[in-house]
Amino acid sequence: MNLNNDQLTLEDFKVGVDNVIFSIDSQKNRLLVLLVKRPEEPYINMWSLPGTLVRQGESLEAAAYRILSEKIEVNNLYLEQLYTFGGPNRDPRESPDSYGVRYLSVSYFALVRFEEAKLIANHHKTIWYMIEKVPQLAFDHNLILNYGYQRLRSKLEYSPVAFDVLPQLFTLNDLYQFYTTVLGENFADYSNFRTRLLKLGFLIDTEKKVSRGAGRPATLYRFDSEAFAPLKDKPFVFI
Amino acid sequence: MNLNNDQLTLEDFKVGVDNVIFSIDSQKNRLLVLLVKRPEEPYINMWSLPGTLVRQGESLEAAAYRILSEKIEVNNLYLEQLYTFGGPNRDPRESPDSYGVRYLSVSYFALVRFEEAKLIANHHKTIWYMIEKVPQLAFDHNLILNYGYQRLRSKLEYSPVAFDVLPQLFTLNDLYQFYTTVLGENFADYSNFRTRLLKLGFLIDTEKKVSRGAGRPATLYRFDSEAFAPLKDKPFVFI
DNA sequence: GACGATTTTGGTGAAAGTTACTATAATTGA
DNA sequence: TCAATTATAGTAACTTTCACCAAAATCGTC
Repeated sequence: MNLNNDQLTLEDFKVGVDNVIFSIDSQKNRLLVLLVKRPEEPYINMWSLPGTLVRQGESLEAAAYRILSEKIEVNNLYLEQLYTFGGPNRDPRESPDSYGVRYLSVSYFALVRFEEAKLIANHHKTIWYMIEKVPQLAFDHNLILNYGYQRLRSKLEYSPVAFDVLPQLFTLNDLYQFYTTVLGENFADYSNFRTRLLKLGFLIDTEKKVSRGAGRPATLYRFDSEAFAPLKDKPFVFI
Repeated sequence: MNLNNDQLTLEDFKVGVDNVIFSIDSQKNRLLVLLVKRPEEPYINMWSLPGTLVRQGESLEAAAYRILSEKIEVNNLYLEQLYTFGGPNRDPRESPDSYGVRYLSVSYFALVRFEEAKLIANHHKTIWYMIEKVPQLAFDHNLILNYGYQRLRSKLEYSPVAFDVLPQLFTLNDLYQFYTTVLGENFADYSNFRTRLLKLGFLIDTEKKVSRGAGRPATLYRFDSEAFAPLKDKPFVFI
C-alpha cells in the first residue's frame, strides 16, 4: 500500500468526555466534587473524574449529559464545556511506538443542586469529595479538576449560575453562604453584599418569610431571569 | 470477530485544529481575520479558517502553531484554545451510515502583530479579511469565527492581550485606537481612558516623544508585565 | 514669525458607587 | 420577660466614574 505523507503521520483518536461536577452542600458549607473509582485498567481502583468515550453519532454534550445521568439523578444543573486536553502520552493505553490510537479528553464543567442530587447506588464507587481532600487522581484528572475549580470561581463572579442550583426560593443568607463556601470567607461584607445584590434588581421579594432557629425571620427571594437579561454580557461582578 | 457493546458503538475520530487568527491594522483601523481558500474537497475553493489535522505525537497546541506558521511569519502573538466543536455531521467526509470516521475540531484563538506578520506567498490563497465582510465559510467555520470574535472582545476587556501585539513602544492613542477598532467607537471617552490606564500603574513613561503630523507630540509608553502581575486574576476591566 | 488647526495632556466638579460601621426589628430559648 | 441571635436598614467617609474644559506643544500656512 502506498501511503502519502499525510496518511503516514496522521493519527486516529478516541475521544472521551470527562466531567468536573461540583455541588454545594449548604448544610455543612462544603464544596464537593463527584469522583468515581475506576473499575478497570489503567489506574484500576484509583479515583477519577466521571468520564466516558463518545459513541457513534453522539454529540460531545450528549456524552457529557449521559455520563452525568449514569452517576446521579438530578434535575437542576448547569453544564458547559471546559477545555480539551489532547497532548500525546496522557493515557497509558496509547502504545508508545505505534501509529496506535490516541486518547483525547473533552472536559465539561457542571454545577448541580445538591439537595436533589441522588447518587445512583453502585457500592460506594461514586462519591462526593470535599474539594480540599481530593486525592491523587487517574490520568491528568487533577489538572482538569483544577481547571474546573478556577472556572467555577470566575463563573460565580460574573454570571448567575448560582441561581441554577439554589432552590427556587432562597434567603439572602443562603446566597451569601453559597458564595462564601466557594470563594472563601472574606470576599465581601454580608451587609454590603445584600445591598448590592438587591440593587441589581433581579431578586424578587416573595413576601414569604422563613425562620431558621433564633433571629428575625428572613424573607425569601426568587431569581427573575427576565430582570437579569439586560445585564447579560455586560462586564459586572457580584463581589 | 466478536465485538462487545462498547466496541460496536464507539467511534474513531480524526482531530483537526482550526485557528481564528485576528490582527489589527492600526493604519486603517481595521480588524482582520485570516482566511484560506480550500484547495480540495469538500468545500473546494471556499474560504475557511486555516486548519490542519493533528499528526502523530503532536500536541494540539503544537498543531495550532504549525498551521499558523505555515500561513504567516510572525514573532509576536497570543494564542489560546477556544472551543471544541464535535457534533456528528459537521464534516461531509463523515459517511452517513457507516461506523466511519468522525471529524472533530479543536479551535484556537490567536492575535498577531499586524505590522510584522508576513503572509507566506501562495497565489492569494491566504488573505486578511475585514471582519464585517467575511463571506460564507466552509464547514461550521462561521460559527467558530463568531465564537472567536466574542472571545477577542472579552479578552480585551479583562486581560492585557493588547500588549502582546502592540509595538514595544506605543502612545496612549495607539492603545485607544486598538481598543476602538475591536470594541467600537463609543466604548469610552478618550480622556477618561487615559487617566484610568495610567492610574493602573503598569504603563511606563519612557520619556520619549513621537510626533505624527499636527499636534503636540505624544509620549511613548511600554507595558510593564511585573507591575501588572498583582492585577492578574483580579476581576478588573479597562472600559 | 504670527496664527489657527490639531493633538496631547492634565485637570475639575457633580454624581454615583464602595466600604466599614451602627442601629433597629423580629424572632428563639431560657 | 430578657438575653442572644439573625435580618434588615441606614449613615458617613471615601473612592471612582463621567462629562466636560483648558492649557501645552506641535504643524502648516500666510
